[in-house]
Amino acid sequence: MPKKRVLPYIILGILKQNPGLSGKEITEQFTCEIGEFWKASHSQIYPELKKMLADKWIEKRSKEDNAKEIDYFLTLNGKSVLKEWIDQPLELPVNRDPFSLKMFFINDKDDPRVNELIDEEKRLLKEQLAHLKMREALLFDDEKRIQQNYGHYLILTRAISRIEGQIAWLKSIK
Amino acid sequence: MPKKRVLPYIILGILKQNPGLSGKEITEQFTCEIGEFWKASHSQIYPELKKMLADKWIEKRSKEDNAKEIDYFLTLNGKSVLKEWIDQPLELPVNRDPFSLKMFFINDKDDPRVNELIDEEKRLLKEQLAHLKMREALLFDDEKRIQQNYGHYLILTRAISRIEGQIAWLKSIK
DNA sequence: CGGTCCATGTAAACCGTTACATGATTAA
DNA sequence: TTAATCATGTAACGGTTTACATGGACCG
Repeated sequence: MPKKRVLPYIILGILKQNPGLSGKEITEQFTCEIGEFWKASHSQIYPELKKMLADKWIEKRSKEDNAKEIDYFLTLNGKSVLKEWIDQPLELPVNRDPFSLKMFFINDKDDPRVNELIDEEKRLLKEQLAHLKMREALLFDDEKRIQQNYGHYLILTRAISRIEGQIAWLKSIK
Repeated sequence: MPKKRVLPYIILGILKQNPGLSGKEITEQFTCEIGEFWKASHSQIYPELKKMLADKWIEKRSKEDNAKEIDYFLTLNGKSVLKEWIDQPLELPVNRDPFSLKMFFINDKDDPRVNELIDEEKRLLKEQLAHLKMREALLFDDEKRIQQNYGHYLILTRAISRIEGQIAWLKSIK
């Protein structure tokens, strides 16, 4: 049994919310919108798009004979494939967390590296928190936008809540 | 530049805390102790052990001519390699979270899948929370054990706090 | 023209999972 | 003794990252 594929479903989701994006624009989505939850580089995305074209999950419409810009759209088939994926049972991910790993291997409570790791992790989390709060202020400044992109709003507030919780925990142990 | 390797350092850490483990026993550590933070199957671990032997990070001492059980120990070199890795700058991991991904693609606040996803995620988190609390009760029932495995204690309480926070958030949005 | 940028594309190396294989020990 | 089990090992496949390549567009 092959490992579960996720990337094509993410691309389907991106294209459903933003019909007509190019490969480049899809790549940018991974750095900004869903970068907290998945990373993918263009060298993964372009071959994946070709495969999805071959499978008739998406179609392309090169507008104005411009050879460079290629715009992709979901097919009806692609829409149902996306629906099916969302309805598949959830699984909890493994949290590959370098902070926890390194801390795990320090036995002595008074090891100076304990506080070093805590400070470094706190700094990183605060950076990420600032970024997420900026996104929240930018994207969801009124109730209407929340209603129209409810899932996006939820996971953004969830990520913020998660990081705030982690920072609070880090503060609580010092 | 190759991608950062993590597995050998985890194995070093495991062997530092449990000198003389076999490949099988190292594999078991990944299912129970650090399974929240990293997964690795035996088919990854055995070749990695051979590579670490060749690099003189670990050494083996087959006791009693028993061909089956192979016990591994850190070399002095391996100890310093582990120290170096812990001192490397931290990086925040990408949280590959299926729940967030799927939720991201649901736009309508009243889509029934919103609550389905929330309920399913809540169930999974409660399962994991129960497991972690069991581990906590089992491993850290007195202050002395906490002092002697402080890092392990920290990351266990951190994971518990994280999951409790996520569950609380899930409850808060319904 | 000539050079640079840019969207797209390709190649190579490594990681991780799944499935299968081996050889010794144990159990019926 | 045969069968099952177990620790170890190997093979194949796909995913991900890094680096490099192409070919048109834009600008001097």
